[in-house]
Amino acid sequence: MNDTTPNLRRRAGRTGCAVEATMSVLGGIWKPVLVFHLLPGRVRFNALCRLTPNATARMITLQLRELEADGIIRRIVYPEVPPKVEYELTALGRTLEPILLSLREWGAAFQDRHANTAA
Amino acid sequence: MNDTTPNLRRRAGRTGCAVEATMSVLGGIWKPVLVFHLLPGRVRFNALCRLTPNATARMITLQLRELEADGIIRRIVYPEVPPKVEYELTALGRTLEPILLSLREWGAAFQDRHANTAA
DNA sequence: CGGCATCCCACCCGATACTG
DNA sequence: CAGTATCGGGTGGGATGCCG
Repeated sequence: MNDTTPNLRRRAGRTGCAVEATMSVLGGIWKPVLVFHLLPGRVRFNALCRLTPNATARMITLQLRELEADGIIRRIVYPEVPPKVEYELTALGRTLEPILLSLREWGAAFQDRHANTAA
Repeated sequence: MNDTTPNLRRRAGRTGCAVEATMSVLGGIWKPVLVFHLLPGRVRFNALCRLTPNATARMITLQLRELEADGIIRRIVYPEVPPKVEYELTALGRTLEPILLSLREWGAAFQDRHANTAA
């Protein structure tokens, strides 16, 4: 098996830090990005790949599986040819929205800052 | 050198996703936790270790160095014997506060949910 | 199209020992 | 106390190829 957040997953809660609990779900650089891209609605697998060019399809698959296992997203398979698979946020997943918006907002400001400061 | 977020760091911004930019700074499971524990004020190295028992001292050192390089935290060395080092958030680091609070809030709810549902 | 299996290398990270 | 240096195992994750 190939787990992105190996043995940390369920131990996080016990340390008393709720932040770790969140990170045990959103841990890994791609999960927040994937969830973020799912905020507007259902997205096809390939579209997610295009939206996340720095990650390989393999990684995206793995991360999506973990998010699914944690009840953050739902996987919708259309029994057609050619195959079509969409992903969408669950109700639980949608509760992450404020976090993702914060992340995007801060990231945008950080990018600006670096655009002005460094190269 | 030992970098936790190797070649992803500065590339993140260009992909057009601000969330990745944030993750290039907060990436790694321990960084959010460390920043979170620095919210109240200056904290000594050993105290951070105690607050983050799942991470080794080595990892904490490494992560702190990266956060320092990104301008999130400041390292304060007291020229005494025995040595004393404290860490505190920079102004930029303090702008992460809403994110951390969101993470904590969600994590707390998630822990509750799992306390009721599973196990 | 979507995704899994395999191979395989790089690198992460824990443990230990040492320094100022 | 607060690190750094080094070693070594384990594993994350990229590339490739095949299947439904």
